[in-house]
Amino acid sequence: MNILSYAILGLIDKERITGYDLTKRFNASVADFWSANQSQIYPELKKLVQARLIEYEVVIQGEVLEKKLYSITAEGQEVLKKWMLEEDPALPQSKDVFKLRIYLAEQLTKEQLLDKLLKRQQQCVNLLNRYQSKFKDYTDLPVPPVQLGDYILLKGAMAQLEAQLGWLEESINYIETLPNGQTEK
Amino acid sequence: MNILSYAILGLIDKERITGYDLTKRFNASVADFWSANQSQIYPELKKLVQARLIEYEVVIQGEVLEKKLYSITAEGQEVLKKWMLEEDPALPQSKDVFKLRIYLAEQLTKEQLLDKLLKRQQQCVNLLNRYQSKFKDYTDLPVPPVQLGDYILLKGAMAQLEAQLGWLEESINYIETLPNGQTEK
DNA sequence: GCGAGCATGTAAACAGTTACATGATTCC
DNA sequence: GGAATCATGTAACTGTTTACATGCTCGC
Repeated sequence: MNILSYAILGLIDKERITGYDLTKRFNASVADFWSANQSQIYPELKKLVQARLIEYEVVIQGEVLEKKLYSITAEGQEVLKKWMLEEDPALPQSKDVFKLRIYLAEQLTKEQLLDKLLKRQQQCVNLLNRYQSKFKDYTDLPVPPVQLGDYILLKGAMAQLEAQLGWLEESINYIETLPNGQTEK
Repeated sequence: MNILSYAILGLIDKERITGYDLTKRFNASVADFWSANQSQIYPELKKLVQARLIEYEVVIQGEVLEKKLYSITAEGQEVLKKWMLEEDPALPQSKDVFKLRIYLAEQLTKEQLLDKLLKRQQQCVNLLNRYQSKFKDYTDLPVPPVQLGDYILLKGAMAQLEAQLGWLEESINYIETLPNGQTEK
């Protein structure tokens, strides 16, 4: 059982769902901390059915299109609850090409470096806007249990982006004070 | 050419280095935004030599131990500079088991959830302390070009951790106000 | 009727992790 | 002499991405 299979188990426990919607879910709400492609999800669902941790009901969409609505089994719920109580691993390290390039800043001129930072700033602003508009949907507090995690994590993602924006602002200011040629080797 | 090979190229350009030290470097200074195992680095070095982007000199350590000191070639420098100017990809998504479990918060009792958050808080404090002591080494500003990226990224990593700590604090307070049973499904 | 999106899957290639394997050096 | 660390590499496995492959449905 890899982590992905527990993620799938947890999402199916939230609601009965098809493989297709599960994939979309991974690339929407869960995207900030987990992701998976279709080509990973379908084989994983198959394995979980074989392990009797989930089961499915075939539902007819329209005239003939068969879709599989998955739900968690009692055994699946047990396995999930047990996994939830395991110790969390160390803080994850993300791989970030932008940061890698900043680390190699001496390869760039002052202008090229500033350009990179400004573009990242724009990316952060765009994502923060999306998160903020999603946040507006949480009007009635306290949020119900099934949405609690989503709500807390959304706040976390926004806090992270705001911090990154503050850092970018500060770094841009710092680099602008450097004389030309003081970034290159 | 995968990203790892550019990372290696950039690090070798900073200083002549052995595969062994390169590995350590990946798991120390670069760890916040890139990582690699020995078993990935050695084959990659071989490929880069074959592509004539790096070359090595055999140095004798002690009596007989041969170590390879790698340095970048002119062609390697060109390839690296070109890559540095490519467009950065979208904001990266890290995979974070802790956050995944928080998303599935309805599986946990209030106490279990708070316990998770408190443990993460401790992890953040520990890492922040390490970063802060590393930060103290930068006494004479402005930093020289080869250290500029390192310096800026260190500040970024600290800002991210501080933001995460703020979020954890806030989340713990929020959850504590919820009545028992208001986290579980 | 057509195009976007719904729906399920497989194959091949690539990236990354864990484990194995060997031997020298340095410091105590 | 022994232990930690320096130093280089390979093998097997797992995880992830990209591309392929097929067909239906819904709204215009």
